[in-house]
Amino acid sequence: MAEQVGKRQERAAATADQLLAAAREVFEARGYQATTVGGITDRATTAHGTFYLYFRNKEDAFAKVMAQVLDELYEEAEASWAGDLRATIARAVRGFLVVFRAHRGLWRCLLEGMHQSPTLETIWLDLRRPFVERIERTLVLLVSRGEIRAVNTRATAYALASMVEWFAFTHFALGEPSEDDVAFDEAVDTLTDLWLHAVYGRVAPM
Amino acid sequence: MAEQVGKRQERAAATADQLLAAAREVFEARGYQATTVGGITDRATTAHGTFYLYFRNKEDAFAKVMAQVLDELYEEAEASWAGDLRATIARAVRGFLVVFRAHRGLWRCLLEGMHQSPTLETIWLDLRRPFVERIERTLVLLVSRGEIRAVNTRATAYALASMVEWFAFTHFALGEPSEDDVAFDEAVDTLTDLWLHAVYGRVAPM
Amino acid sequence: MAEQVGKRQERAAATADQLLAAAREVFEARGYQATTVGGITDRATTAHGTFYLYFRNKEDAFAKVMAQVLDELYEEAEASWAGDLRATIARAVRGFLVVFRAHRGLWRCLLEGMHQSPTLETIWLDLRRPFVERIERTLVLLVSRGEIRAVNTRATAYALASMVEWFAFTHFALGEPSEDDVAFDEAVDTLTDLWLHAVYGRVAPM
Amino acid sequence: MAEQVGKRQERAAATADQLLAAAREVFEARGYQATTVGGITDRATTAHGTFYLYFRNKEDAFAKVMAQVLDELYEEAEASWAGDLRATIARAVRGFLVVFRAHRGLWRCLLEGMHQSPTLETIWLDLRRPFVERIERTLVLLVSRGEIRAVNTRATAYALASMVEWFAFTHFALGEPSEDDVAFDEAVDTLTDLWLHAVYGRVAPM
DNA sequence: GATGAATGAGTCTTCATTCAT
DNA sequence: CATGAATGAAGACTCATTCAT
Repeated sequence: MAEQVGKRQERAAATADQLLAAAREVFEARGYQATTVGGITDRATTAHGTFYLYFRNKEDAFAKVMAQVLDELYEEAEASWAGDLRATIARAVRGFLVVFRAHRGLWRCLLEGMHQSPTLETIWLDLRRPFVERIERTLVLLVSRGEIRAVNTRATAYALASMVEWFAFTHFALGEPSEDDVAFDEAVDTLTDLWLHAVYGRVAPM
Repeated sequence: MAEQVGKRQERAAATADQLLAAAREVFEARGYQATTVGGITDRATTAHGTFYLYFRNKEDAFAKVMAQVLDELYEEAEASWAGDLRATIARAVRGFLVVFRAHRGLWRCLLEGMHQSPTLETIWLDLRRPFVERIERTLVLLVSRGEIRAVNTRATAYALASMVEWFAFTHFALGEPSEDDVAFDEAVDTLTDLWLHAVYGRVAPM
Repeated sequence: MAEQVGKRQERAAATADQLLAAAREVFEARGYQATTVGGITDRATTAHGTFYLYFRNKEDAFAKVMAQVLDELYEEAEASWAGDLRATIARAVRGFLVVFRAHRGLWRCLLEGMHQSPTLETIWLDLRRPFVERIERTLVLLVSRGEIRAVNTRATAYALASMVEWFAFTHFALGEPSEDDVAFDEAVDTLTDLWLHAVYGRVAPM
Repeated sequence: MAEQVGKRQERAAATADQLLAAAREVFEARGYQATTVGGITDRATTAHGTFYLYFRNKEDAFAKVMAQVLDELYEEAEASWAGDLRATIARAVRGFLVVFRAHRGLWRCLLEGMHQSPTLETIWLDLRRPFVERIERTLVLLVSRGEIRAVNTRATAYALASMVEWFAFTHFALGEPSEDDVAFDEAVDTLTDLWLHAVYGRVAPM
């Protein structure tokens, strides 16, 4: 009996994995709106109804897919902020671009889904907030130490995050500028450079 | 005869205006996907079929709504780039934010629609490209004159445009950061400041 | 004043002609169901509403188009039935095929419209009936003279008419058999031959 | 488990039957164009969407209805072609008329649908071609044996098929000639007689 | 736990017809 | 006479969700 339950749970877990993987693939390939429950269950080779044993609805499925990706992202973000200034920023920028590039379909999907569902909007905002807050904390520290000029740390943090994020989106998801025009390393360098100068640069009084 | 035609044309123009205005309002309020032709004609108090007298379909209606807004934006963008450097950038940034804030619903709608229709994606890309190209031309000039360090002008132009654009979107359309936290002038100042330093700043060798 | 009325009438007649010609072309090219009032007025370069000054509706327009064609057909059919037997039949068959081939689009249209509107069904039945009746009268005469065997003249007349008519339809409108496989003269010869033997042939008792 | 599946499959099969029967009835009664999906599901007392579980669209539903009828027809056509000549032809003619009379609504529907959808045109052409080809093969044989005069076998086969087919259509579907004027057996006899003489008849030289 | 048949709400689009000008 | 803007009815098709087995 206990064995049976064990087997059942195993089977259930396997089904869950299949569905989650299928959902990820379909969302990635087709986008949020174009993804249908039927499409996911077809790919997972389960019955249509089985979907609802593991997800409340499409939104929920996507949220669970994104949770997976987030783990990867947070890991990447753990990268030390120690060491040379430029190198630190470059590492962070590169990390983000690498993850974004790897999952461009899903990011695009998230951006798309955000418009369709308040829940996904919240998910997205909650996902990026830690990154922005980390930037802000760093800025506060730098200002307090007098290492950089006084800036509106909140607005600055959001602006810098926006720069990297939206550049990544248009570049990788929309091909503007094309990857032919701007190589990956150039993108990292430019964003790093802009970030560095934006924060640390000194402008001669005019 | 001419009078008669005049009256009819007047009425037709009025209907067209009603529909366009209604479309604008509904798109603004509900977003792209949630907007239905029925919703628009209800608001315009015309028959359902009348919609198709003036638009080919929903996509076409949205494109025509955006064309209106674009005119405003281009006008705004005509603002002179002459004069003090910081003031020039500030003027451009402020102009963009003013228009964006005034039409946040529509911008959001455009960003949403972009995912649903290749046509709208093209519209959006075509809309922003002139701005990015203008930035790039300016950068090329500045570099050639030796006024700023050598940068990848293409990537830089896209990155700076992204910064302003996406900050505006999250700020005005999603309320992150909230308008309470960051006042309009602070936003303008911060974006201007970052832009200025990112481009003109000198970083002490580390 | 009288002059004005005259001019008006002239103009009206011209419009009527334009519309009728346009209707004929559009029906011929697109078929009954696919023809729209808008399509006809577009081709006639008149206003949409003008159509209803000259026709009650689509059905009526088609009926008027067919009336034109009928005149041609009846003229053709006037061809003398005098002279050599085989030549007479051949002349009739050829006449029919010539007219059908020249207006295959309209015939097809008629056959199609017949299913959509009882009026057109009646038109079509009324159009063919005189031909069938003529055949029948001839058969009655031949039987009474003992020139042919006793046949059910009514059924025979309809059967022979059907043979020619439906052969023409599938051949010219549907391409079965193709015009490559069966040349025009072969079609005439075969139908004539079958008609001749069907009526005049003697079968050895079996 | 097998039992459960069995029950579900049974129910599904029942639904399929209901829908197919309903489709047949509605097509038969209203014709192709006038038949709506809603009309079919109403008659089958299923939800609108259920229709699309079993058919791709209206065209597909009609094709499936016709497939049923075809089976009957082919069975009928299996009737032996052996034995007395006249009897053989009579059997074939009678078989065709019996099936046609039984499904006059559907045949009419097919003829109508043929004009609306290339697929249905193909279905119809494919359906009749075997019959025509069979006739042609027979004719080729008879000619080669010298039992009948040399004829264009292709054209003759199509002409004879047309005669029976179109007579049946106008007679049973349009009532011209009416069934009062021409009794069923008379129709069979006349068509048989015409066929026989058309092929085997000898005409005295004139 | 898994299945998959059934549901039915929701939208776009076409077009014949009318009527004020 | 001619115009053409406006009407609104009608129908096909999709898909998220439920529930009996």
